[in-house]
Amino acid sequence: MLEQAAPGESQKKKIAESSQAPLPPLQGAEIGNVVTRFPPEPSGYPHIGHAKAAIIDEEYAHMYNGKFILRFDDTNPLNEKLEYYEAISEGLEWLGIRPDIVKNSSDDIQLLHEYGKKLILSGGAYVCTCNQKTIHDLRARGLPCECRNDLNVALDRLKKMFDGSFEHNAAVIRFKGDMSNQNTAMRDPTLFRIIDGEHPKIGNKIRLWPTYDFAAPVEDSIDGVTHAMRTKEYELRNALYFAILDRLGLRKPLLIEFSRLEFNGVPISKRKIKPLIEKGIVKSWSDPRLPTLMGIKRKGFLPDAIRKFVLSLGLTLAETKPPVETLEAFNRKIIDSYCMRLFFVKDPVELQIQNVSSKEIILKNHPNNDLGTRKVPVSDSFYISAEDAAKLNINDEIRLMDLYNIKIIKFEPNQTRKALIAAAIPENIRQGIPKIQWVAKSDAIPYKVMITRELYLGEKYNPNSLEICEGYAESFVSMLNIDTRIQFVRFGFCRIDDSNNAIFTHR
RNA sequence: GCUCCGGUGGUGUAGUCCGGUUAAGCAUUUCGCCCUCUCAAGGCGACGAUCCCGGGUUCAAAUCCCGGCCGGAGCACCA
Repeated sequence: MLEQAAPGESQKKKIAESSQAPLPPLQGAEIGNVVTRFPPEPSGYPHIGHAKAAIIDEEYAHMYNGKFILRFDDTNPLNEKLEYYEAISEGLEWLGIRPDIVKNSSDDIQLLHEYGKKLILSGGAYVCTCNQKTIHDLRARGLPCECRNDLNVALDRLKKMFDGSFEHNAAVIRFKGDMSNQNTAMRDPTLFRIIDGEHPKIGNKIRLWPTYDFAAPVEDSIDGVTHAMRTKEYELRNALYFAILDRLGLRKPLLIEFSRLEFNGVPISKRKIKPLIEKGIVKSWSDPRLPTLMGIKRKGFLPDAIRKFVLSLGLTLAETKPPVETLEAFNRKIIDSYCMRLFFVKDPVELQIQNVSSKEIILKNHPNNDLGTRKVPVSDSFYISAEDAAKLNINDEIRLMDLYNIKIIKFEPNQTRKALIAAAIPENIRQGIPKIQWVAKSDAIPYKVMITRELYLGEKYNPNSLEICEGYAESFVSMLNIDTRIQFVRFGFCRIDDSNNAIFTHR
């Protein structure tokens, strides 16, 4: 007894040490025997909410040396599309999540049918031909309908369910639950319905499709899932989940719920995003303002930051909207060490230096780490940002970073700051002097940085959710590959979107 | 309306099951200092929570019990 307990304890310690993941231990989990699953419906593009679920599922499987299954819950041919299967797979791959098994619920459609039949045959379910409204009303009132009572009727209709005699939506298979149960999920929920539609994987041969309520528990059970995690809006269906497995005599996984992940001002539902895309307000599903994986990626976030962030949220039932700043902090710490520091000036203002000649200087790409250097040709003409120029007065001394100090002599035209004339000061860098970034006129390329903010302010679309900053960047920037992450000094971290555009990630 | 689930500093969480040994740990945010040719990162520090409220049990409650308030979810032939 003691000897058996000991290795378990040491294994637990190992887990605690090896994993930075602060996830709590899983109830009843044994090393090597944990199976988790991520069951998205391929009916849309994956978003941060999917990421949370998938990361937790995978993390636990990994933590216990178990298996992680990606199962497309494609039981409604009206919703599923091939491109979504792929988008989800790609999204997970980007997140660095590699499933041990990939499957579709629709792969098991025959088996699901068998279990459905079995349930009716054993009196655990029946075929209901009432119309939707009647079903709804009776459920609301907690009353049974005629269909539920006669097994012979059910058997007769069962045949018709399969031989195609019923029209689309003409009949459903219902669980024989408890019509007066407090938990409305138990009031004879629909388990199968007839849908005429082309399924992307199955075609139109199959018309009888299980609902989530039926497919999820059966699939989890036969897939060997030990710990089934889902978001907390399913909590009331737990009883149903277990009741179905009970009646079918199938093994029961452990169910664990956690809260959904959402951000303030960032709509996550298709319902809210689609109209924005249709109206052209948001260009595509990869718009950096969206919480889609494509959008988040485009904005410049790293999968690793997302993982750390998700794990920092923990498994809680409390509904909260964590601030995006936390995600940004994780991201910033990761990318800081390898982002080149480059110059970009927003709203450029010309700067003429009087007493200097042209030369080529060498700039370091990172202050602390060796990321190489670059050569920049400079003459006596520069651009600095209007924001910096606005703060300057005659006789002020500032430093052009990595170059030299200057003293402002006059504004051109007089008293406006449209252009500045300054003199270089033969003095070395000193502490306390303001330092600003610059772009040499001879090396400047027109450049734009897209800044995104939350799409919604309260319930209203935020018209300022997208700002384009125009200015000049040093020409070096144009040689960077798309997807490169950089820091524009004193501006913020950005991701190169194309040769003369970047997207602001965060400061 | 009915049922279920939540409620810890500005924010996200740990601790709550097995009540005391931390009257509350971590992260983030904000501010200050150090470092620094960035408004980044790093280092140090500070501010900040009567643990939703009111009762009760107990020598002792964030932790147990009761009531209330607030928030969310479910009540689909969607998942």
